[in-house]
Amino acid sequence: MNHHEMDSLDMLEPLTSSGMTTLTPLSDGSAHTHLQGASMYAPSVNGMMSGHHHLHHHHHGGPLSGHVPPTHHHSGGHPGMGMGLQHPDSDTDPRELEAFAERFKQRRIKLGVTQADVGKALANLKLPGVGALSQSTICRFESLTLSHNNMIALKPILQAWLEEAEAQAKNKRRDPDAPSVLPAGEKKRKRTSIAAPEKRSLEAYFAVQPRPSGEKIAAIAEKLDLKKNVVRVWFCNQRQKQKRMKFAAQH
DNA sequence: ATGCATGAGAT
DNA sequence: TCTCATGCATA
Repeated sequence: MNHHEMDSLDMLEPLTSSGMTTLTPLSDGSAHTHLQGASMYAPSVNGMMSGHHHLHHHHHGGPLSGHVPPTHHHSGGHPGMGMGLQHPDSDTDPRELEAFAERFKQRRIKLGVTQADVGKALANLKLPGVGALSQSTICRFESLTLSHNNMIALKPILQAWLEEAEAQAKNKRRDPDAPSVLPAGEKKRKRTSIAAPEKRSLEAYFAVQPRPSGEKIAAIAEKLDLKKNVVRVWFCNQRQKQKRMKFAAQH
């Protein structure tokens, strides 16, 4: 019907081949709605990084990064599966993940804990290689908007937290929590806002070429009057989106 | 809840 | 330069 937004493509498109101790989940019925506001969060020290953080906010630090659990092979799904170790279909099964995510959210809410709280509390679990996570990640886990592998990696951790939290809730423990020193005062990161028209053009380009070359990205950037890096990142994020559980054709 | 961004590790 | 896990900032 209309595709004039791609006119420029003709030019640049040769189509190359190419703890909860500090965060006691509700203690007497006083539900906290949120607790953000601060500008600091727990350091992501996981004991496997360079072991240094400047004065700034260095996040990430893939504790659970990068590897696919060695457990998976789809052959039809046998219920018996008496391998002795690994049982694996149940942990990587999208359905199991989906079911867990839903149960998790429901119980989390029942406990009166926010997504942000869960993220911070994870550090208190002191599981090896597990630090705090952001509200974003918890939210994405619950809504299955993470990659399949990411879901699998996070599941056991969140499951551990949930069990611990419910156990403590049962005990009605109260602890003199520790003070939280909030350094504060850091330069804020700015978020570029791509306008709707530009966004549509990008989507049009993406449809024909999800992975444009560096030069093509530069050309697109100039046409849309956006920084090259902004365009590059946009494509990267777009590709990641395609891989998320919700959209991936896995269920 | 989601858009744009960062950075370590893989290619 | 990309992928992937993750998060600040914002709608």
